[in-house]
Amino acid sequence: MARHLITSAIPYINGIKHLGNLVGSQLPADLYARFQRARGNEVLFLCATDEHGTPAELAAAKAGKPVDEYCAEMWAVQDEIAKGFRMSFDHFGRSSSQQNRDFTQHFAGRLADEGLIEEVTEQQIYSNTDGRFLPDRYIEGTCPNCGFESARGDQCDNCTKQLDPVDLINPYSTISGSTDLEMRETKHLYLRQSQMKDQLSEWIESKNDWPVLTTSIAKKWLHDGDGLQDRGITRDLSWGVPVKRGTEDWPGMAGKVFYVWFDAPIEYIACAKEWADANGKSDADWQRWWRTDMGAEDVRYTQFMGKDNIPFHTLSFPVTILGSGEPWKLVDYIKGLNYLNYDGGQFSTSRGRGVFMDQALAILPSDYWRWWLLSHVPESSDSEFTWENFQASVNKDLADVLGNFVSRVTKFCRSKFGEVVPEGGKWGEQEEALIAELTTRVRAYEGHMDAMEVRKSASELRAIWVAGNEYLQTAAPWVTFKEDPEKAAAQIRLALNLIRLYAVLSAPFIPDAAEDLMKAMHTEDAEWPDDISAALGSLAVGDAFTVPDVTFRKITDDEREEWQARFAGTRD
RNA sequence: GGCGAUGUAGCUCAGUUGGUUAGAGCAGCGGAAUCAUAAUCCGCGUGUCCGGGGUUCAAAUCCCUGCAUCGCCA
Repeated sequence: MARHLITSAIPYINGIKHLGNLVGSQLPADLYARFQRARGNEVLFLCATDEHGTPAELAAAKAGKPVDEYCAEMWAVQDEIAKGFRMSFDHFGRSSSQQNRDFTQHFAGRLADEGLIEEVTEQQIYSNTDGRFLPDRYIEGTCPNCGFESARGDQCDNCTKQLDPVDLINPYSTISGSTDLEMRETKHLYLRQSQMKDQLSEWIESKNDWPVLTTSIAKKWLHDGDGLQDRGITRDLSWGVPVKRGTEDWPGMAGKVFYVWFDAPIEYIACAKEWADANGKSDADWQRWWRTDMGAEDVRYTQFMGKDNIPFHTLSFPVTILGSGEPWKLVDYIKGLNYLNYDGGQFSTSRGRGVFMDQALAILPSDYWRWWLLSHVPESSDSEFTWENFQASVNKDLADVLGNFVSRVTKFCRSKFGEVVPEGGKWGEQEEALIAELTTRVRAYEGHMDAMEVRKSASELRAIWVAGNEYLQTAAPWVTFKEDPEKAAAQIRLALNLIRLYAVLSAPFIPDAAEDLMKAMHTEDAEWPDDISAALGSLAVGDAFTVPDVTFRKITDDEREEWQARFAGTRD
């Protein structure tokens, strides 16, 4: 039995995510986790919220709440939505957990011991009114180059010239609008990533089977310009993991916290401990997933993430892991995903453009979204959501091909034989041909799922559904019933078993519908069909079933038009 | 501005290390069937593979260049 550690990039705590965020990480990770479990493999699937940093502080202030309280509430909201989309996390953690604090401080201490941390004293802009240092993007002023009045601290959006915040004329804080700014000296820790450039490069070069997207982004950061840069890992903030060297205070760093990108990936490890702690398990239970000296040497670790997160996962986090000099599990495969666009543009939170996770669940069940999103996942390039395409796919694939198959089989059986698996007759050439085709297709499906070729998996699964309709069409039990009822009985017995088979195979994509079908067939046999012929004998003569309600309904043109208008975005 | 992609049938996309008449699903057209959610099944594609050069016996696939779209960065 293989062991799979699977993590999805952790969403930022601030606000509800849109469908692009969902399909870019959590959803394909969930598909993979469900598939591996269904094959009988051992899986630990983790996700969490990324809670630290300035945006969370500002959002909390805006909501008039203490930041920890705000985060706790938003975590609950995100947890609820993830459940709504049937994310099968073994644990949905929080980067603000005590466990993550401990690990983050531990890693910083180890990295310092290994000579990979440098203390740097630098000048930064401090806002007296806001009582905080301002990140570049929170400073605006007049561009010294072109005179544009809303140039950002890092770049002028008008003339595109790169700027340094100190060069801005009449700079002000975008948080408060205050112009009471001054330069202050402050000390920060830098992670000396450049020291490990060669080691990282060799590691990335060895990953021939990773998506090109993943390796090309990593290589760009490794070799672009002066090569991999050292990065600051601390900030002058209050909301974050306090800077410590292991369990000791860090001289000169009192009152500072680690920068989010440093502590967020460490949450993957901390989350495993949170999982163990929350479920009455021992340290050994999580360590066997993460420590190669404590049982994790046979674990296959797969990470899922959108392309914006690739640099941190291919470079920065590996520096933390490798640089610690301790036997932590390093990622084996990084499934990097592109972006999903919305109807010819980007999803936009500020403009209310596109469908957000809570809105999606309010208008249709999660399976409809899961199917469309997964079968159109942006694997090789950015992909596009349009309502026409969504309506067509849902109606054709789910309602017509799969849903109608279930409907025609169960209703025909009920009218001719009753709601019970009929007896008599036996399989002939048509049935053997179907089994041969299904065997080939199911093996291909498994291959694609193992390789995380999500679109190809969806396409193969659909072909498996279609095979059932093709069989019915040629077998034509409505004709054979008139001449040879026993033959029709054998045909329908097979078709009823196909429904159970489809439920098992489809569960990673559409878990709710799969469960409904299993219940309708009065079975709990969810064993993966290693032998198709045997699997089609699961429901035996005399077993009762219930004709299910409509498995998937169709989306009407009126609904499509209404949603199209509702989510187009109005504000600008 | 720098960098990275992407550009294949009306639409959404496949096309592995360059190699037989460039593929799938949807839409469209024609037919079969009538068990079923007006569902299903079968048949039908002469597409400047973005343009222009080049390498090669052979390029959608490699190189150069132009254009377009998108994204990222400081």
